Parts: sequence; structure tokens; C-alpha cells
Amino acid sequence: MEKKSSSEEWEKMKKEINELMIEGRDYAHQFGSASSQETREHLAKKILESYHKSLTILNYSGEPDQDSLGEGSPNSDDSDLEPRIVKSSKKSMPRWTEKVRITPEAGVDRSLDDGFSWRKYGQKDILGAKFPRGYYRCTHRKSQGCEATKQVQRSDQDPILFEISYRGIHSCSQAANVGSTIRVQNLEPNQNQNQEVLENVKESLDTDHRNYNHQSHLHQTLHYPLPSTPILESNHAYMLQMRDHNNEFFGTTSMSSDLGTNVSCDFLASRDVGSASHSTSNSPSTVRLESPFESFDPNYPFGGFGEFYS
DNA sequence: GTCATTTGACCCGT
DNA sequence: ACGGGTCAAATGAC
Repeated sequence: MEKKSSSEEWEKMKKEINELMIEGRDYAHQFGSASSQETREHLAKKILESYHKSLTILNYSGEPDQDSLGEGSPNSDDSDLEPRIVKSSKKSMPRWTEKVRITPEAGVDRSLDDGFSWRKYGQKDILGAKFPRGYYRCTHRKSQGCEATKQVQRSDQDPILFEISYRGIHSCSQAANVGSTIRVQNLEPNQNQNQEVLENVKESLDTDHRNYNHQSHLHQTLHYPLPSTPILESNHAYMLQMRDHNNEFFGTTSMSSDLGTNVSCDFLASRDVGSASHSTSNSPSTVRLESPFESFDPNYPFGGFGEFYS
């Protein structure tokens, strides 16, 4: 009954997000032709704003039903399209899901690396899923009591797509350094790098737009390429702000980290996911695709996968 | 020796 | 009772 109104509300939000993303894409295009540093800074800020607004909307609504987003996760029982706030049944820990697709350019490591260190504590075959699900928790759980955990599930349909479910916010010191979005190693304010990053953003936005009609791509877009973006210092504060805001949505992990990474905490498997090379040696920044990858088709054109195996 | 991963057993919610 | 999530002993890598 109330379903309909929820549905309409979600449609409305989608539309808003769509507009924001298009706006961001346009700014990214302009960035490409901008000559002055000042203009670039301004555009970079605008791009970030678009992302921020989109995230705010998403954050407010909770995550769009993953199942409705296609890429069928094995655990999708309901087919409702309405968005819903996944408030963990487990206590009141925030929970959100991200879909990460491995890209040839980034490789598995980067694609899945969210900047956090994760330790795998279990793996399980899930009913109806071809690949086992990996369970990870923050490496600093013992030392700092960080309760963040994540689950990595490789998609049945798309072997290069991983669904990462995060639970809890990182309370460890790493959260402050990584944020959910910024890849520490990329913070070096190098202009070339900066431009490269924005180019990626641009590319990302284009891609998003292309897939716009597919909700399923919304998540992918959320792979903020920006995170790793060192962008200008003037924007750094903004990024951090965004990061904090996003922690609620992405958790600490995420994306390429964080807004940038990933799923910042490395997703895949923890090793994966969190890996981003961090302290514990555990996760070498690479998420080892673990078993899910063992059955990985070697024919996949992603050289990066090799890294997982090594 | 230390720490991460593996994996079967156990716990808990539905 | 079933399935998902976690624990913890065994094992492996560094």
C-alpha cells in the first residue's frame, strides 16, 4: 500500500540524482577545456558538489534496493523496487552495500581497495550463489575495538562484479586517515595527477550517464573516482567533509576508496578489500579473490586478476 | 614467532 | 529446521 508512494519517491530521487550526475559530467567536460588553474579549481569543486548532493540524497533514502539494481545478488529475495534503509538487524549498526566492478585499468586491487585493512574471519557458501561469501572485519578490531565488518560476494552473473556489504563505521585510527574516500597515497598534490584524476572523473561521469537508465549502474558510479583525487588543497577540506558525510553511506570503506576507493576498505576479500596496504600485513592491498576467484575464468581479460592469485 | 587465512563447528534469527 | 554469520583451532606465509 504505502509501497506505491515509496516507489514514487524513489523515482523522484532517481531523477534528482540523474540530474546531478549529468551536471557533474558537464562540469567534468568543462574541466577538460579549462585553461586557468582557478577555473579548474572551481570546476573541481562543482564536480564534488554534484557527487556530494547525490550522496546526500542516497544517504537520506538509504540504499536503493540492491536487488532492484540488477546484477542480482544471490541473496535477493525480495523484488521490491523501493528503497529502504538497511538498518542492520544487528544492533543498530549502519549497513550499506556497494557494487564494485573490476576494471582492467585499475586492476582488482585498486578496484576493490577501499583503503582499510581487513582481516578475513570466515567464508561460506551461500544458498543459490555460485561463489562463496567472504566475511571480513577491521584488522584493528582487537587493538582499537573497531567494529566495522564487510562481506564480499562475487556476482553470479558478472564475475567481475563484486557486491560488498559493509556494516558498522570504522572507529579505528585508520578511519581518520583513510576516510572513506581518500586514498592516502594519492593525496600528493601533484598537478598532473590531479588532472588525471579529474579525467577519470569525467570518464566516470560519462559512463554513468550512458548507463543512466540502468539503476544498477548507480552504484558503480558511486565509485567515486574522486576519492583518490588529490585535487586541490582548497578542495581537500571539502573532500574530507564529504568523506565524513559518506562514512555514513559508504562506511568507511569504500571505493576506490572512499569516496574514492571503495569501497575503501578493500573489498574483496579483504585482503582485498581492505587492503590497501595498510598496516597489518594482512591485507596486502589486494584482495585476493579467494575462492570466488579460484573458479574465476582465466580467460577473463583482466591481467589484474593475476595479482590476486599471487 | 607472529599474524593472516582456512575451514568445520557452533550460534542465532527466522 | 534451515541458512547466514561468527568462532576458533589448524595451517601456512613471512
